[in-house]
Amino acid sequence: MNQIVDQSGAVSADTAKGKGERTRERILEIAEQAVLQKGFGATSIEEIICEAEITKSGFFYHFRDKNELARALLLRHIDQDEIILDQVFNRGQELTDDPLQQFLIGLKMLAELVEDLPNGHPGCLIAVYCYQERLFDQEVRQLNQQAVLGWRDRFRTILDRVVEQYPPNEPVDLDELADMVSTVVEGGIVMSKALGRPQMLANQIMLLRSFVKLLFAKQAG
Amino acid sequence: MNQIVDQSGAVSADTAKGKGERTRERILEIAEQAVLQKGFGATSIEEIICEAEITKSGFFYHFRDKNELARALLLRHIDQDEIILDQVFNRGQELTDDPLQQFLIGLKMLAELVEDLPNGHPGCLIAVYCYQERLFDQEVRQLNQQAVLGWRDRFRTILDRVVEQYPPNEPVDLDELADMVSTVVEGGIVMSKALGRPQMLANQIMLLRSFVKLLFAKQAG
DNA sequence: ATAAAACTGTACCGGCGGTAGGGTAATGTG
DNA sequence: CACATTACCCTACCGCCGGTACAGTTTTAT
Repeated sequence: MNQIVDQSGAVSADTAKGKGERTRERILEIAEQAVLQKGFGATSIEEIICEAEITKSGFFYHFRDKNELARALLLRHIDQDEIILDQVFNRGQELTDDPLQQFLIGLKMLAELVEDLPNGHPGCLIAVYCYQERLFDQEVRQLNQQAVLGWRDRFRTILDRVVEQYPPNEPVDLDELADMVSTVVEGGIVMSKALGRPQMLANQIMLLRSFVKLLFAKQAG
Repeated sequence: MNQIVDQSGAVSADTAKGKGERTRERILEIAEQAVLQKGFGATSIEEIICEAEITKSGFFYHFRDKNELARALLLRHIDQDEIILDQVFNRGQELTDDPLQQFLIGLKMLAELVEDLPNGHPGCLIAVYCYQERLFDQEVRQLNQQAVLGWRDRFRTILDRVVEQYPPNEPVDLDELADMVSTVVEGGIVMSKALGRPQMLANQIMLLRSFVKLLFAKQAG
């Protein structure tokens, strides 16, 4: 859930900013790519500054240490996710007034979005950070938590509207169901990466969609 | 999906083995704990040998390099998973002949099993390795892939028996559905870790169970 | 023009993965 | 018990990496 508006959105927005800000953004851009591919610990500052064409001193001018880089990366990641999810789940509202249909459309668009990524989904920083807990300070871990809770709120709001019109066919906790979107996305990314099959993530999201449909659809007959 | 039979199963089984084998096992045990907590890159050989009370030379006597440690860890992880899943999904067969009920029981037992872990699920090596691709050689990555495909086979076999008696209420690819168990487990672990709420993994597995129920249960009326 | 911002360059530190090689204690086996 | 093999220990070293220190220089905004 990120890395999608990079070329278009980010770069054009940079032009107005100062030089320092632009360099900082370039470092974050390069670092994010590397971290998602190889993990945070395996990403050396050396390689980042090499690709960014700055010196070590230049790097530490922008970030006190690697932990601050982690924090900045996560903040950026969260912002980008927000933008993308807003786009995806708001367009459903333009097409229909039915809240269930809106959610189903949103899930389908999410699946299509991740399917179109040429080299598969780059991965999720939240997952990376979860598996490297001890490397980060509490502030980073709290940010991580906040990001997950943000997703829950988003989907909980949608689901609240759904249940108003569609009584669920099985008793279900709406927070847990909202969390399942995150679960399937995170798990789907892991599966896609493990098998080297980018398509898997999209498939798993579509399966979740089937679940939502079965759960809320009015019984036939 | 591991670390559950450690104290009981592994240690008692060691007694018959030679001294070298026992030391090797101890190293793997310590390493696995550390890797799941902090990631592979963040786990230093130094700290492993310190806790195992051996020297650096002793470590490299057992493992040529860190990559071989990774491979051994993964093999162990896969074996332990196999044992646990066999236990969980075979006990269902003792209770009923209905294949759907067996699967539902298995999922519930899986949920209970991960719920009982005192400090939450320790994490999954497969996920750790996915996010540190470049650190490992192809053999490790292939092992990882094999592990995921093993899970698929396992659950696909179960699902094949289910569809014989229960036509699904939505068109669904059985391989993808089988993969969803892995997806929910991997994603659930990430979520549990992110929020620091071990219970989440169990909840998400139970939600998957609801999905399976809705998908195959005969329509009421 | 000038001050602040944005760097560069050099030198250094300790930790870590890994190598080299020689020495030694423990262990299973005939 | 002898003995070879296994299972280590000890010391010294290498290069990479994160990080520090600090002085000097360019670039930028005003």
